[in-house]
Amino acid sequence: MRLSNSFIPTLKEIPSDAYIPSHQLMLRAGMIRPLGAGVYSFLPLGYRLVKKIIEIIRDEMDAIGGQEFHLPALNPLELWEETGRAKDFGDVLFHIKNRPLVLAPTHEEVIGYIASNHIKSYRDLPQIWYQIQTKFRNEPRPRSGVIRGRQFLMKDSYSLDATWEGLDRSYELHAEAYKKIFTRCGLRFFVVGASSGAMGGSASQEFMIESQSGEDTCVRCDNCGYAANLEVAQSNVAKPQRDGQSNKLKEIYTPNVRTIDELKSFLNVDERLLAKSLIYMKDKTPILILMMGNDQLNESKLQAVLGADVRPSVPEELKGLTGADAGSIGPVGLNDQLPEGTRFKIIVDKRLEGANNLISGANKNDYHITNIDLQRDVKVDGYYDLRIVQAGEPCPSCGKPLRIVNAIELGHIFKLGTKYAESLDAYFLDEDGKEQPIIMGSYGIGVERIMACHIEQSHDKHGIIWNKALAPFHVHLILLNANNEKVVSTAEHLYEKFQEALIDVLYDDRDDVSPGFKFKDADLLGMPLQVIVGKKNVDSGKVEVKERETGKRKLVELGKIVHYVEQYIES
RNA sequence: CGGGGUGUGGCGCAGCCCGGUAGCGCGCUUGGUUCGGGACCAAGAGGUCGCUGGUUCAAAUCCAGUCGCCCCGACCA
Repeated sequence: MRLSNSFIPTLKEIPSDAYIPSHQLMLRAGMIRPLGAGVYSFLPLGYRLVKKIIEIIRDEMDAIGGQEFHLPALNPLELWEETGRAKDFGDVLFHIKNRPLVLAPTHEEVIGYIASNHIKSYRDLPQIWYQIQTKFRNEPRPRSGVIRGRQFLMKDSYSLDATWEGLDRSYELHAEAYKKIFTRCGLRFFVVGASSGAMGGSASQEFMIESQSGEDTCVRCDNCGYAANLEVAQSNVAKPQRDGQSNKLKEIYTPNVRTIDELKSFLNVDERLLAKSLIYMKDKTPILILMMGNDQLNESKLQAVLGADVRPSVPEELKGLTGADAGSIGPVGLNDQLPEGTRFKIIVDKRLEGANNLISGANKNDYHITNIDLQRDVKVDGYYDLRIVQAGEPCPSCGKPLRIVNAIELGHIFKLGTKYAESLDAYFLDEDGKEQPIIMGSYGIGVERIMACHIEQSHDKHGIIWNKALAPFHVHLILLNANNEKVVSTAEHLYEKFQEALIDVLYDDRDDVSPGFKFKDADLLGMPLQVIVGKKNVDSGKVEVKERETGKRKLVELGKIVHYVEQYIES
């Protein structure tokens, strides 16, 4: 492609709205332009890249037996009401104003609808159906360029299986395909166990890259490779020892002590003796949660235990429920305030399991109770892992210190189970002639995130550094002296030769910009190789080759340059 | 949705506090000179200062409202 009549509007200056490197560079390299918040136009260079990424994804999806669909973005609202997700998505779902239609944010519903009409026998299964299409989500706050947009490209696939073992197989196939896809795209990624969230289902893993700009938080162990989303991450943090004997309960006067830190310094005791109380509500049932010391409650873990509809209590509720304000609440004598027949559910973080001689609130402002034995004094409804892992805590599998990092989610795989089949009436007859719901899995990849993440991981102060698989062009051919006939004819000749050799070449044949300008543009656009044709070397029958990644330059004889580039691409 | 910022030619910004003919750099057009790291000279084109209303003889500037965009948070299947 000739740069002289291409539309690749590069920018010298950084657009003021862009903060993260990938966003800045995608704008500067003329790949995208914003149209509204979270909505981007892909310009020719950017779209070329999109197509390359899609090609890689398609290749690997086809390799595991995936069949590509093209599905409507316009979905009947009714279909989304059947699965209950019109409500679950809430404001994130775009609604069409003048028809009862929604813009699909994902396609389980449509897939389930098609399956319910056509998959009638176990003989029709398994199936892997996928699509690479635009999805719409009314994100409350789009950000980071294309990383979180309101309209974005997603590869979504859906597995349909007759058995749970089949689902495991489909899930594994996707996990392997995803590793191949991200590896081919040259990304340094890691896989984490994740919460399946409101999507439902049993297992789920996320494919992440570490990045300061990431919206997810993950725990990683550099020693053994343990990695988990903070939502589900665990650590091998020490538990307090149970004392030999439990002392007698005693009320102590703690004026104006509200926080664990204040209590700790007021009493001058080890934080591990303190049990922090948190009050949550599920419907009308109050729930007391005990955490050790200043351990932070992980609400994702709490939701996994109690369901998604738990909420923190508001300060006004506390006094009526417990008789005290926040900071003075505890498990002993807790139900005294409540009317007959209602009582608190008490759940305790595992770290406190079996603990005794603990100090917690007395349900009376300015008082705490000491020597609490959870076994003796409290009717505990259950012990669960509820705490947020902190950086530096020991890895649960090898004991080395954990790191906590920000990460960008590139892909997510779910074992969905039968939820959608049941609500959409997608049943088949098994070998015994018995009706069974189709067992589904769902597997997504953010296409734009691949490009953004690659740039995040591969750029320098001059611009983007593409790897060979993603580079929109293999070679950036630079004509330096457009006024010199011999240089021009050499460059033109090379341009033809590259094309004949089916090498993707971007040819900077502009006659109205200076050499420096062309070099800057070439570094910004970041093709793996630059072939520089200038009069300095043409006279001796040579051209200069610069590798973008290393900046290494080399003189290559004219006659050998096509072969040289071919070899470079294949290596 | 809460907090903060911002809106002035295609891009990046100054001017606003203290009201009085709208400015700079880059880019763009024409001509000329240049040609290995974002060239130079000359002459040009291009702006209802986001929008609406108010105050004033006079508003980019002061006041009120409103919209867009960005950042932090909440949220994030």
